Amino acid sequence: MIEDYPIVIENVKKEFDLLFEPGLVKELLEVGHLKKIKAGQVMLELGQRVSSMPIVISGTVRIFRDDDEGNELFLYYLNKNDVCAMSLTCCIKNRPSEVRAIVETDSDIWMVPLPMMEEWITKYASWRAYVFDSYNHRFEELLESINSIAFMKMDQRLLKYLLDKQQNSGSFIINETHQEIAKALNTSRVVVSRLLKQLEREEKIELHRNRIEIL
DNA sequence: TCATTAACACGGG
DNA sequence: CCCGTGTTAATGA
Repeated sequence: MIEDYPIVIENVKKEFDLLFEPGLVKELLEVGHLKKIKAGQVMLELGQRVSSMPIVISGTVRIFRDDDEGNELFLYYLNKNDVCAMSLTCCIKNRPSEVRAIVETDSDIWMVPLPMMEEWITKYASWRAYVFDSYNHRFEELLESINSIAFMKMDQRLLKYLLDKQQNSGSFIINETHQEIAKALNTSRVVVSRLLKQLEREEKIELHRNRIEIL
């Protein structure tokens, strides 16, 4: 359907070969399918039920926690080979999602239908390890996120937010408005503008309209 | 002390 | 003009 589809599938296979045993790779490729998601699209909505678990092949996904009053809080990134831990939970328990997943850069996602999951847990050691590692990794990310909320001042949180973004995108240019950053950190724009200005004075960043450059 | 809210001016696209 | 940005003043935790 898409011209570069076979090439992408070939890449998917290569990645999976590094992670999983051959039998599982075969099954993964057979039952799953590729989903291309554009930057800015929602991959998983709050309250949504999931029938497939998404494995990130390429691109970056951001996970947010929301409350019912329109507040949100950025939690962590998903990158290549990561799977959304929330989706795993949702699949196994058949419960609605507690988080929102937004695709940050154009991404290839491998969608795996849920009935296979539990079967693979007993069938394939590599799958078991992958799922456990994923939970483990997410747990650590969450602890780090809690750390930053509970113990760090807003100026440190902001700087960490910018550096995390730089690390995950590989780019020193951040295209985000102060308002968007404020929302992700669950604070006000005034504070973000003031602290960014401070960082600029410290020559850690350069400010432009709709753009922040990390030095 | 530091965050939030409201308000306002500036200026680039 | 619209919107993002920078700042201030008042209020609150």
